[in-house]
Amino acid sequence: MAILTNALDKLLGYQMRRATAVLMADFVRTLSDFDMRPAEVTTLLVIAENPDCSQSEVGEAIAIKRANMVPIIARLIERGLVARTRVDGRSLALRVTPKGAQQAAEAWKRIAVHEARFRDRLDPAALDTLLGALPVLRTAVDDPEG
Amino acid sequence: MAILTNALDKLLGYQMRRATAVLMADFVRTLSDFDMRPAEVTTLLVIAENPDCSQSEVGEAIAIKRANMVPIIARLIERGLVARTRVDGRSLALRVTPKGAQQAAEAWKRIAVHEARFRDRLDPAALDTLLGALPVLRTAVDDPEG
DNA sequence: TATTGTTATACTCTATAACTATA
DNA sequence: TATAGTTATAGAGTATAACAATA
Repeated sequence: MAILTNALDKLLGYQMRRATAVLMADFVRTLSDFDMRPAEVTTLLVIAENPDCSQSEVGEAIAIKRANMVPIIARLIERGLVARTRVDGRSLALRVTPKGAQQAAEAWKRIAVHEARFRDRLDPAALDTLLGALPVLRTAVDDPEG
Repeated sequence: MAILTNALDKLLGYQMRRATAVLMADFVRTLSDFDMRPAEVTTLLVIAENPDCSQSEVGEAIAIKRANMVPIIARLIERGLVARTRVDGRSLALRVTPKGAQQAAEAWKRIAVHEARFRDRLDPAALDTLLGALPVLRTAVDDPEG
């Protein structure tokens, strides 16, 4: 099969998309025997870090809309990883259970291995530049997420 | 609403994902009155650049699986942007139509504006580092997409 | 009036397995 | 046997609109 030229390779947006796809595929592989989806892991870790936060606050922190948080939280509760208590008539305080804390610790271990796989490919200066530049890119658009 | 801490912010993978989401949302906005989805634009541009390429070759070039190329190509043909001629019993040669070439030119214009919005946020050295590092990240995993 | 959580729904992209017809 | 294209289907993430209950 012939190899085609692809002028898109010069584009920042395209390269970001392609690289992120590889990163995400590896992350999913990292979680393959863990029975958690990426969005669930992210949610669990933020709740672990912020006891008694609300569902909306978590969504805000990780850029997932309220409506889409509902099934994620539902699954975490169903699996006994998160518990919630009512704060007032409309707010719920979220906390990880002991089992959830254990799951979060295991998630961090796996994330460390996954991360190293990619960080090790870059020299330290390039990695620093990258980690500095990525948050800047997010500010390029007004109200980037919602 | 309280602002939560988020240790994930330190992670390369997480930052890539967040930044790419903003990039992609802006790209979709860029295409909002253009009636083309990102995957369709990508496909059209690669075909324009590689006349008489096959469907599999395009998929290989842009990391979209054969099965998922089918509806993309179908829609491009349906809209009169791409034509195909049979090469042999199992291969099809793809070409953009004049209308497709015009659409591709317009897509490039829009991409340039979208790209500039993000490139302008970075100093030239950081941008170079980024564009150098992203393809390297893709090589961190064996057979990253296939 | 604004906010929190919820339901329902649709869209985009991705993944796999299995089939056909050809080479 | 391997390849090109196809079909069918499922999963994950995201988006919007609208609603109830509450602040």
